Amino acid sequence: MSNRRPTIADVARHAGVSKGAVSFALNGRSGVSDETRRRILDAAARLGWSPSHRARALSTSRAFALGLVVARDPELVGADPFFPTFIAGVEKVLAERDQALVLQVVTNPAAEEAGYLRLAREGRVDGVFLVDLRRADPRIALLEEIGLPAVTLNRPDVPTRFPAVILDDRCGITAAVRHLAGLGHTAIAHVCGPEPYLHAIARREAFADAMTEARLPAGQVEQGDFTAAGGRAATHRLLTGPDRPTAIVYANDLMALSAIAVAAELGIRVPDDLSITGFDDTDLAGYVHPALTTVRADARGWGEVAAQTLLALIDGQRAADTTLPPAELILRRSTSAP
Amino acid sequence: MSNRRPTIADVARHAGVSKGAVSFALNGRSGVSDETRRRILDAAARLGWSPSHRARALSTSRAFALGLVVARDPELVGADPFFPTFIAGVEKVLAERDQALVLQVVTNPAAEEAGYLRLAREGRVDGVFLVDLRRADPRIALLEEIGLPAVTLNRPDVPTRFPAVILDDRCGITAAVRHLAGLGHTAIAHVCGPEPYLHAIARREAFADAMTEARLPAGQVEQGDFTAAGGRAATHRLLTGPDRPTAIVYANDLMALSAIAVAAELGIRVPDDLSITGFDDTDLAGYVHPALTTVRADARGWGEVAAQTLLALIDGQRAADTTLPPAELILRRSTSAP
DNA sequence: CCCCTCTAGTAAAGCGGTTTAGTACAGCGC
DNA sequence: GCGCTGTACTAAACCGCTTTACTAGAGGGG
Repeated sequence: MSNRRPTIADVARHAGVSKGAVSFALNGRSGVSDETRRRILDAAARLGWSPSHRARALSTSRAFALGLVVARDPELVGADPFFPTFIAGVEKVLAERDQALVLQVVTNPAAEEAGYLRLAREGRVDGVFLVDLRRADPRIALLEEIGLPAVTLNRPDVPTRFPAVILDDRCGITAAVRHLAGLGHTAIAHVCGPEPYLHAIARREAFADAMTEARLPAGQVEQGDFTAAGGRAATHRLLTGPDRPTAIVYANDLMALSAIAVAAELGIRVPDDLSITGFDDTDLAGYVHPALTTVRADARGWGEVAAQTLLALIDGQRAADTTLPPAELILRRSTSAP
Repeated sequence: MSNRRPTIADVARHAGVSKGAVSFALNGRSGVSDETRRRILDAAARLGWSPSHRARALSTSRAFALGLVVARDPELVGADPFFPTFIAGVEKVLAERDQALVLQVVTNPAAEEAGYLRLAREGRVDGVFLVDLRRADPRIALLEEIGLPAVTLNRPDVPTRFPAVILDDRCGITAAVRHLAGLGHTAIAHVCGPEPYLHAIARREAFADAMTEARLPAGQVEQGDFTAAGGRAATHRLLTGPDRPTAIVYANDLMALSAIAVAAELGIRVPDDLSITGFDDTDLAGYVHPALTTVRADARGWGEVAAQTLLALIDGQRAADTTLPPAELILRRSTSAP
């Protein structure tokens, strides 16, 4: 009388059928009568059997898992609200399909490709999420070469057969600029994210385009890095430079939040002397003084759709690009007329 | 000429040995001569072979993966800096041992136990991290019953055989109270975390003990929930109540940060009229105005040691409790003499 | 020279599923 | 009665490793 887990053979014996029949019954395939199927499922339930994921994985050459590798600087890894929320959305889909998420967090960018290679080589996952796309992202070619299915968050700048799940960032920035221009601002600056990231570039371009559209002179653009320290430095340059803007559009909340402090130290009042907008709508954004006008994107929904798309792709369906509702501007108190 | 992945049989054929010999050579076991071992490893390298994780998992009944299930309210899931950082530490250890991390994020607390059960039933992981311990945490019994190895972050309040990785929170709070008392504060309040969490309780007790130790009257304690909204509400109650404290010790940064805004709205200056301390040392903490005095714990190191401990436990070593350097107070500008 | 032990290696049996090839039988048309 | 088709099911191969049981041969002791 051992208490090892029951196997398919135990179920077969109890139901008086072969292992194959149990497998068929379990997977809802034809070749077993309704009566027999019921008997088999009964026996399985009675024994508390559920198929061994490991055995299944070996015999079907599938991992039943999806991968996500996140590359982040150590100081930024905890500050970014996107990932946990995105992952929560992914999980919602995976849980009900008995799939798992294997996560890799690398703080060293060099380790990123190694991460994907490891996931692929070990056959840990059936597909991966490609986030934080960069200019001419080498991961696209890498994944196509090793034949690992992927979905991208937004469209890469290189041709690819991977489906994209698109959530338009740009129009959040556009809305912010329009909002500021509508308030009467003309000297509007932008603190962008680091160069290689496509979302940083997209936001910067959206800023430039919106300025043009509003018939305003091209605003100053300062380089940030999505960290509070970087946001502080960029803001300081803008506020102490020759042409002090009356409004600044930030590429994320963390930088915008740190700007409020810089302004306070310089005796510049927000929003009276300086309007500020963020991006992300972090939990804190609505609870600082003044509450931050910011752009909100549905990270959770993004995760859900990305997971569905990736699973469909792995199932062999020709997955098409999906477009989600665009990011929207949340008006709060950090913006006002100049 | 197929281009399927090479298997152990291919390597064996090329090296002119049996599959068993390859397995022995790979795993560094005795029974192969140095000469043969070299020949085998050569052949493996030439073929670009690495053992199939799936096959290994099935034949050894191991998953070569560790699990983490994070239960968080939707609004808090992105705001907590602890997890990503902790996970980065875990990964550092796992990567070099070819182990994976499977993550589950559940926003519904009821789904938490189901999460562990699923990981266990499907044999997805060999062990799990037990974080956010609660009073009389039911997960301990659950995991002991299903026989899934675990390590706990700090010690639970119920007896258990699972090793704990201990990082003393309390002394960070103690240091904060001492610091404030040393500055001359006597009316010090605490905004604690939600009831069931052991770390919230520990911080609250540390606060109470430190107040006693400083020979101060027991300070007011307001219930928070670790969110900005909760912090705001608690702070508002304290600052508009009958005995307005001159200093408030918060159980996390997010609540402390939102307090700065509440104070500003009420015309209370920080730190002149009100001193504030946080907990976590989030990226933003040093970049708000005034910069936040807070408590820093090494989440990354915690992750590393927790992973090492869990792997040792799974390997059958009797893993002992480990104690890490305690949390330390980081002095900034949000505290001053009353 | 014989027996014993030790080393280096092989063959084959798992691990627990899926899947393919094959079989037994019923039903049907003629 | 015979061949044909379709259904329900079984036996066995297979996925790619690990591990056990066994063997051949070398070396050593007496």
